[in-house]
Amino acid sequence: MSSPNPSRQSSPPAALKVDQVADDLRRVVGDLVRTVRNEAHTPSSAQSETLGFIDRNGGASISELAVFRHVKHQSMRLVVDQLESQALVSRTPDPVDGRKQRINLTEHGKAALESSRNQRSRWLAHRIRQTANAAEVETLRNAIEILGRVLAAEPELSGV
Amino acid sequence: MSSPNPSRQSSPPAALKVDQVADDLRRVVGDLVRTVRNEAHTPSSAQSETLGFIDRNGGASISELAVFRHVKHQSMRLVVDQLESQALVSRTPDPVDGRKQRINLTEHGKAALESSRNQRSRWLAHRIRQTANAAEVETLRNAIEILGRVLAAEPELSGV
DNA sequence: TATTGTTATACTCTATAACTATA
DNA sequence: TATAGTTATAGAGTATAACAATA
Repeated sequence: MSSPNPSRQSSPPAALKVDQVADDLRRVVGDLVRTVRNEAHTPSSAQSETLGFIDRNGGASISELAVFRHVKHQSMRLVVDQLESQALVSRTPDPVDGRKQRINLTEHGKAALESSRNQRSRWLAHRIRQTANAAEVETLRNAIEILGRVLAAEPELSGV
Repeated sequence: MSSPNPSRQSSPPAALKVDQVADDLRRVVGDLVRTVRNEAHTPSSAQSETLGFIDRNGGASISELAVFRHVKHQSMRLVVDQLESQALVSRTPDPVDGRKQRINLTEHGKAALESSRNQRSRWLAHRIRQTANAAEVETLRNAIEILGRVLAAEPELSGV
């Protein structure tokens, strides 16, 4: 693992340690994302991420989905168009607000999303089994819980 | 990395636990990537990732960079063209092989890369300080080491 | 007037295909 | 023939700008 910018850590004031952890975390997470994407062979496209959003926020409108993913509603519309053309999502007119259309997963869309999720998780689980023992798995579990809290500090809806 | 390499599951219930950890890990990492990208305001584009590759593999050719990032050499060429037009990288003819051109970071490119890295890490460090205590930071540190080994099982060059 | 959604246009990143130059 | 690099073209994903319909 190359570290072109090794930060010194002689004495352990917690401040420097956190900087180092943040830097290492960013790097290892980047490695993980790219490795899983490449090896599990499921490119994390806008479409699959959007499927995840719709799964969690059923009945959301295009504008709402755009806010969730931090893209413009014009961009989100094109993605939803493509998902709809693949019969992965459906548009339903809002009975109350004539401007809105509610987006939902079709059965086909639910199956596709679950399949994509399982494929990536299975690959990662296999890798973890190969190289980590029970205690290390437990450490990962704790770290996941901590990271969840760190990220939850500001409310952000999660995707796939 | 540093630790020895103990492995192999012994207790049967651990199997299910690993599946759960893999699934949770994939999800929390997805959250982390999107949150850092959105909040730290530094979109992880092909250009910045490629800058990271070139930094670690100075003097690599376009074809080699393409292999590292798992893209076609035609695509990599366009990215390198853009980096060159911004004076972030330089092309130098290979003295031995007349077909090759060696790509290197310019001083400007090194500065830009470092700035981008620091911006994301600083944001993440701030977040960790807000929500995690010293023991939890230590857990994150251990998890990073474990993840590094899990990912190193198959040699993949790392990006930004 | 403000919001929702659409259409038009452009830029980035990626791919495939066909080409040139060098080994 | 095989490899390194370039050029041409296309699709996905994003943005901005201008527009119509509804609230």
